[in-house]
Amino acid sequence: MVDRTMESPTVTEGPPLPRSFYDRPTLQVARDLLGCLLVHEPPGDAPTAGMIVEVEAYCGERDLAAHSAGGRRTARNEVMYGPPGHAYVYFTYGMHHCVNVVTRAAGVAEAILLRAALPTDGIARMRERRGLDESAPAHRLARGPGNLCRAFGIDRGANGADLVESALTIRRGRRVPPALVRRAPRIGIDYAGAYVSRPWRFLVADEPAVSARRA
DNA sequence: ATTTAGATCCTCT
DNA sequence: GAGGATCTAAATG
Repeated sequence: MVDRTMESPTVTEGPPLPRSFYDRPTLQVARDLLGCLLVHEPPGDAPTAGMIVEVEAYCGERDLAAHSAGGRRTARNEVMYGPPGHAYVYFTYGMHHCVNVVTRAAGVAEAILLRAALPTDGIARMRERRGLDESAPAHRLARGPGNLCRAFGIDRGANGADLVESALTIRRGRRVPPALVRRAPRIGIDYAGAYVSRPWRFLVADEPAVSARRA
């Protein structure tokens, strides 16, 4: 019997998702990421893990909200153009890191932003990184893309990391039934014209770890 | 409940 | 030089 009350790591919940998982239509991958387990095991640091509960799909060069919009290929978004199953990490607003999962074959610049997770392991370490005390509930620690990165200790050092085989992986977690999946427009992309209202944000209904604007 | 301002720096024009 | 796939606290209705 596993004792979860002491935050014992459950990082061994199955192997990382195979690369083929990421080499599928991006909206399908986005939906399927809900319920999966994000695991970070930095060398010499405590492992952390949590269940993904909110994501946003960014669908390639046609998507005016994506960093790859219009085919702008730069040093920053280079990883988006690479093979599937890698992490695209960028820094924004002078403060926050955001982590994405790259989908589709090399040359196709699509990715999924991880917006929120419900921490399951390493919760004490996440509180430390967030600068919060014991009173902070787990569901607040990785709510919002910037907070998620901070709680998990993800920064640009993880840019390009192979999610199939590195310190940063995604594993099979809990199956989220279709009735609990909500779709909504993406956050903070007012500049994206016709793409502003695309329902490419996926989240788990009634999940307190989901960021501010619920569906 | 909703709005506002401020922190703060990398990236691209 | 401008603006951004953000977050929080504080002010306001």
